[in-house]
Amino acid sequence: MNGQGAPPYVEVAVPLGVRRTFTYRLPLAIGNAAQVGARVRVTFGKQQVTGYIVALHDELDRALEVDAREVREIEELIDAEPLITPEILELTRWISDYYLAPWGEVLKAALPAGANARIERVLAITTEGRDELARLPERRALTLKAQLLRMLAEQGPMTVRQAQRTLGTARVARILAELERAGWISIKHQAQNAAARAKRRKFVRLAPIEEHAAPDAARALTAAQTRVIEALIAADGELPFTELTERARASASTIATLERKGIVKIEAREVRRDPLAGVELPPLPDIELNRAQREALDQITAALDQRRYAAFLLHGITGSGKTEIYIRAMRACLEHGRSALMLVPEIALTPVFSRRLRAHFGDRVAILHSSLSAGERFDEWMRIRRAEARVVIGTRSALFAPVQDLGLIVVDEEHDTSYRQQESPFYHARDAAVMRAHKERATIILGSATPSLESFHNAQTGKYRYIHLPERVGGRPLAQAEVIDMRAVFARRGREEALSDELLEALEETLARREQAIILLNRRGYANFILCRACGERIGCPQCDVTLTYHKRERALLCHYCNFRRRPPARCPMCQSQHLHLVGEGTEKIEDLLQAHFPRARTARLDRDTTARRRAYEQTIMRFAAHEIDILVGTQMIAKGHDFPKVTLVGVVSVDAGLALPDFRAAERTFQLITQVAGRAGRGDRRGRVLIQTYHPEHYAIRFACAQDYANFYRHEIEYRKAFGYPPFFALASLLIQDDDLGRAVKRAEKLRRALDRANRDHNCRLLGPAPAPIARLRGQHRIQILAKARRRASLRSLIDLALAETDDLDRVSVEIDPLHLM
DNA sequence: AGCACGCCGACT
DNA sequence: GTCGGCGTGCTC
Repeated sequence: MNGQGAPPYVEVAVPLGVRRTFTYRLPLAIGNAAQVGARVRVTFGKQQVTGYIVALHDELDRALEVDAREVREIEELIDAEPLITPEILELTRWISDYYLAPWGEVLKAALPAGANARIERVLAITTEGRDELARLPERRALTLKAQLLRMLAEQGPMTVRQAQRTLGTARVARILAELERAGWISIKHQAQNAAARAKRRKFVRLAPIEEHAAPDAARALTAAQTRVIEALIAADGELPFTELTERARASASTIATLERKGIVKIEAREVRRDPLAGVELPPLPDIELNRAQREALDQITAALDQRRYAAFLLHGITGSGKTEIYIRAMRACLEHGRSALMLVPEIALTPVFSRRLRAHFGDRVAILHSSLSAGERFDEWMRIRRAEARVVIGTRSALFAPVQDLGLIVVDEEHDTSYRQQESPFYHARDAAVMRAHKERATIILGSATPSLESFHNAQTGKYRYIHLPERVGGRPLAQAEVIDMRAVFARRGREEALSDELLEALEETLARREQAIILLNRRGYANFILCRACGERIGCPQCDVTLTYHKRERALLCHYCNFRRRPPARCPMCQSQHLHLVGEGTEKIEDLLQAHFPRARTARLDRDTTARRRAYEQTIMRFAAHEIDILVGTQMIAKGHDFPKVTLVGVVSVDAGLALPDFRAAERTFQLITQVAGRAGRGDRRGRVLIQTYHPEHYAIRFACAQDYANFYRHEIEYRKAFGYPPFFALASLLIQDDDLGRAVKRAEKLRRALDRANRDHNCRLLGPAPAPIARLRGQHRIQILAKARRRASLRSLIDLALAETDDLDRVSVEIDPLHLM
């Protein structure tokens, strides 16, 4: 221990593919300022990285297995106040352990993008450098080295990045080492918090009258200047700079002139970037809860009162009023003086809900999601960190919001797949949220109209408390679903058509009644692929094992995996034949077909192609809600959320493609999709119709989805999975090897497989499938999947741990353990 | 992730 | 004879 009593050693997690922490020594200059949860800059190997202090040590004890000589010093303490709270530190430690992810990477993912410090090299000229500069003859002053030295001498120290901006990237890189070796410049590493600054904004206000410079100032005003002053007076004397220029139709120089005259003052002030600024808040209806809702809420608030961990699965059909329960539970949580966190799959889909939260909780709401700018996100994050915001709504990564005194977590649409992070660090936000609630003695509500099988299973086994809301608010009837057997349609017509007579007739009726319809087809583009009738060639992606989808409006063939794009050929690339045939249909074609059938109806399309533009999704939804659109065609994104009272017809064009996917959850996904979209119909007074076109009317996922019969679907799905040995009776791990070289991919897979076999001797796990073989090529990467299952998750995890320790290939293998057996 | 160390093929 | 391929192992 040193004199101040500060532990001289710190344990640091680095955000790299290493699954251990490392011990560093605190230099005297930092002394006892270092705290757990602070970021540090350390030399790791040869590189400079941002690490995170995860523990302090008084001495190097033997358990650390480090030689004092090997311990390096911390280079820089980035935070005087730790950014990472003890709760988040503990949560990330658990995630790192549970999902076999490097702790440092999890910590990095837990901080808002703007707060992850970049390490920059800072250049400064030395005394020798100045001497050299003075010695340089004038005619040589234009060499690159001289330019850099002069710049540093005149402008002071700057980052390599800044120097490169002026002098060129490659050119600067070439001379740096040489200048340093000559001793003319110094290069120091420094952590830069660039993006994480508070936003400053310029405001203009009228100066008090006695400060006006000249008594005749008013006479000298130009027309533009007068407009500026009038605008300011109208706004009670103050406006943001940019808003003033707009309102007064004045330029910045006009305002500058007024400032010189002393008539206005310009000042920069810190402002909060508010993602909800300027939105209209909806009036708050005073909704009376029905009996089922009241009972559900009572159970939840009772758990909140106890301040102990409690988990609920809230299984409420669409329209049963789950949202109202969330809001009341949050309110109850706030009344206890605690904070609430709500996770949603995709915040763009909940603009209405975000506003409602704001209307309820005002400034105490913070919003976190990926399309916020780094600055906005950082501001919201800091408001949470400082406990100014006590209600947080956000997508997957909001799980890590540094919420103080967490009392309630709500995971809406808990079955949604976007809670699963698909890249390192791999984790499932819903399950990690359950763990967070557990650790922080909070109540958690998992809500869905179509619970995931694993959550329902957990509710059945008593791990979660089950609350069922089987009825719609106000006793409105559920839509009645009808299956249309497309084989019969084909037999009748003798040719293939995307839209059945039944669906066309139903559309006709709906339009005649001036009501609205939703048509779902979970495939974008115009045609599935292009087939050569002469030689059978299907035009595929050069990078992936899939066919290219034809997009008519863009006149392009697109790969939906890697976004590869090419122009549709006039002739077959293989045999030069002109007999190219468009096979299958996507949303684009359905839209065309509908326009042809119903030329007077107003149709619109909603899929990833039409919503690439920011806010396009919201605009279309608003137009549909205002009945400016009669028929809305779209992919699964139209199946979520939103009340459209005038929608009385939902058509599902083809659900069969989803059933054929090589995914053991294919039936579950199809069931969920149909159920979700069926919930869109008949929310008003009229009972809605749902027409489902399929070539497999006997499939249980379709049958039970039409009957809105979750319990029976669940039983069948369990049987099915049992037969294949899939969850929920087993924990399933998927190890994905990806490599751009096929031979290498196979080699690595074989090696990993051998390691698993060896490690498995006493683990009671079963490796599924034959010897490793490539399953697909996507984005140029050959993929090989190894599946392992076990009765207990823990044994599966330790097996993988052992195998990976043996191959040390973890950073190049993605591990996904089916998140079933939690805790 | 980077980077060094080390052991086998095609070249000045 | 050497340059360079990437397999393997390590980073406090």
